[in-house]
Amino acid sequence: MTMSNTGGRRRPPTIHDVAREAGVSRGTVSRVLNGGHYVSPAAQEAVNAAIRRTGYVVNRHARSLITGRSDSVGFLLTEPQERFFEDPNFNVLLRGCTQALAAHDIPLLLMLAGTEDERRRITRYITAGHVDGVLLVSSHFGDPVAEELREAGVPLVACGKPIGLGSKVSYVAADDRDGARDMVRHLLSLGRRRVGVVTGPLDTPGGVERLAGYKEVLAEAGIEIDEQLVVSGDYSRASGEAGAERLLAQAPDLDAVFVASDLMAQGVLTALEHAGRRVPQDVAVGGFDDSPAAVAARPELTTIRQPWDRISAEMVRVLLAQIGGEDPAAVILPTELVRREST
Amino acid sequence: MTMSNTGGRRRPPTIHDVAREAGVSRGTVSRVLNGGHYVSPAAQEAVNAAIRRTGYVVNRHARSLITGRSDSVGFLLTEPQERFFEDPNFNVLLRGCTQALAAHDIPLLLMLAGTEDERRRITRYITAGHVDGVLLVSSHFGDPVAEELREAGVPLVACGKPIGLGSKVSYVAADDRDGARDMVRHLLSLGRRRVGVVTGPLDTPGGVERLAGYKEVLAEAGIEIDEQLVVSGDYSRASGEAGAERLLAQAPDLDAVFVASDLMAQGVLTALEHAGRRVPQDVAVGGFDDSPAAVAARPELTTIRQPWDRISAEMVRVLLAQIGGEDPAAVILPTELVRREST
DNA sequence: TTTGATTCTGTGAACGCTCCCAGAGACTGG
DNA sequence: CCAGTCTCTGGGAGCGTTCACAGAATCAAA
Repeated sequence: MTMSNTGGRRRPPTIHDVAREAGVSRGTVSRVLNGGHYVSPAAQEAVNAAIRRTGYVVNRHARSLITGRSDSVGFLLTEPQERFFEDPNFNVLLRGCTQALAAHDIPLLLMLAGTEDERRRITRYITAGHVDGVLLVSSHFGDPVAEELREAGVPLVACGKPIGLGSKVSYVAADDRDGARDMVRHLLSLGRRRVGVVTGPLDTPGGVERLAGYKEVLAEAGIEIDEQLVVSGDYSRASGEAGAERLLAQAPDLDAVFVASDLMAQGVLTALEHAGRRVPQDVAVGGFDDSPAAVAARPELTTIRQPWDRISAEMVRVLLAQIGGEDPAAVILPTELVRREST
Repeated sequence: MTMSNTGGRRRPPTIHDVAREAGVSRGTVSRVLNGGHYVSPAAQEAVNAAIRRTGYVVNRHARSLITGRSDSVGFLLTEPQERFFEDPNFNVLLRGCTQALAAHDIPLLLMLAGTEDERRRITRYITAGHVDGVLLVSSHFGDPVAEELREAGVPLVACGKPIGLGSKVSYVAADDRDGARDMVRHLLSLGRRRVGVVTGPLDTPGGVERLAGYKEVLAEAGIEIDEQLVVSGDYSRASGEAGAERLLAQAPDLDAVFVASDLMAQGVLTALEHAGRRVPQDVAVGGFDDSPAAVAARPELTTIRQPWDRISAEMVRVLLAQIGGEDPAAVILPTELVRREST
């Protein structure tokens, strides 16, 4: 049982208290706190004991004031807010990043920049140096916040390849194109030939790359691309439903759909159900993400798993490296086909 | 276009720079920054202009060092992690709190205390004063973190009535009991008489209160409580499915189920489908939460809407008040029945 | 022993801000 | 016209750290 704040809120112990308790100077305590170089074993031990006895915790504000670092990072979301809490992937990512940072004792600041006002406020906050770096979740073309941060020289790691920015910005992404290829190959292997696609927004890498994978595989299989079989959504459930309705109208003979997100795939299932098509007998449906939505769907979705746990871990690793002075880096991680009931 | 950090990362302007630029003293600038009391209009204007010209942003570390406040609050999750990203309610809550805090220019630190190690680390962090207060999302009985924080005198607002803690802790909650009453009355109004219930964990207020509402209404309607019609889940989808299977086995004649969460209700729908029962014709199903899961379900769920936007706003309001020195407070907010396809 | 490096320790300066106090000036009321 | 009160301003002190530097101790090599 360590001594603690019994009763009225007392002033917490400072580095002075520890130094006095250990019979050494502030400097020595500080050295112990920061790696223990140039400290004798005896002093080391005395200081550690004193820290335990006093219940000392470093005051990060004082430290930050002089080091200029804040020892915290921001998790910045510049998407419109609805997307955030509708898309299960964000949660997994957020959780993964929080945990990976916690291992380094670095708190995560959640930042939502939905409106123009918020954008300005947050940009100010970040460029003022209140976080050491930013994990960016936004892949839309020409994001003004991302651009500003990059210009200000703030360490930055994006989730997914940021289209608009120069090549000088780090990112971690799943191999979208390869995942799409796997899925379309899978659909073809089931004997389907009229394979439709509901893409993501074409100003996002996920939108572009997954469509590219789709086209590549069809081309390789000697199937001509029918533009009637290609529609775009915005990753939302509703847009998936609308997209499928358009597909059914333009190409009633379709026998499979590759959907660029599980959430949109849910919408596709709804539309198919309304149209009286059975899944997978009449139309096979393939999703993307392997989010909780995939298991929630009826029938459960065959989908492409994005390795979110690894993505978040890599984002944190790359960001910390960059904060430590390393150069930006891009990391591409492999995906995996998960077969369920919808194909 | 304000002046900014063009080119190499320059030292950001300090309050001294602003003072010099405005031709006043640090003290005056500081007063302007903190509400502008006892400052002449002329000085006020000069300082504001200087701030704009220099692009000055207050250094929060320096401020915190002297005020002892950190001007940040923690959003603490002590549930096992899976629940976090499976339950859509958390997202809405997290988003609402972040935005409500942003309006006060207060950053939110996301904290996950899943393991024992994390719990200890986070408790230290918080009690060391690195956040001014904590928004707590955990309603399980006897949460050790919550108890420690309460003892340490950290301002605290829980989401949902915390069962284990004394009455001295603030909380904001939807009126669980009343919501449950509405739903069960609704089911009875449809002519159903064999109404089952899948409760939440009985060490959570949501579990206890919603069951209580169910029992009250049945009693008022003169219907005897049949314990065969009562099973418990843990708010997860899987537990809903298992619960419904048990209900079907114990009381095959049931014609309605009140489920204490939408996610569990999804599981119930799955089980009913497997058992060949039609919803709502054979069995009416009522959920709770009005989460995205309610609209995702097939058929779409009739449910009880929890006013999450108001809950998060109230949590922030009460927490800030408490940080400002006010006494703890409890806030109960009304719910609303949302009728969809499942009843 | 002397020299020079190497390891270890203590101490004054910052870091950028708010708090406090003293004092100047502008009013009021007697 | 002076005392009393209010508004407004400037500047010293200090918050709890790290950093730079100087000095002490230790040891090996000359």
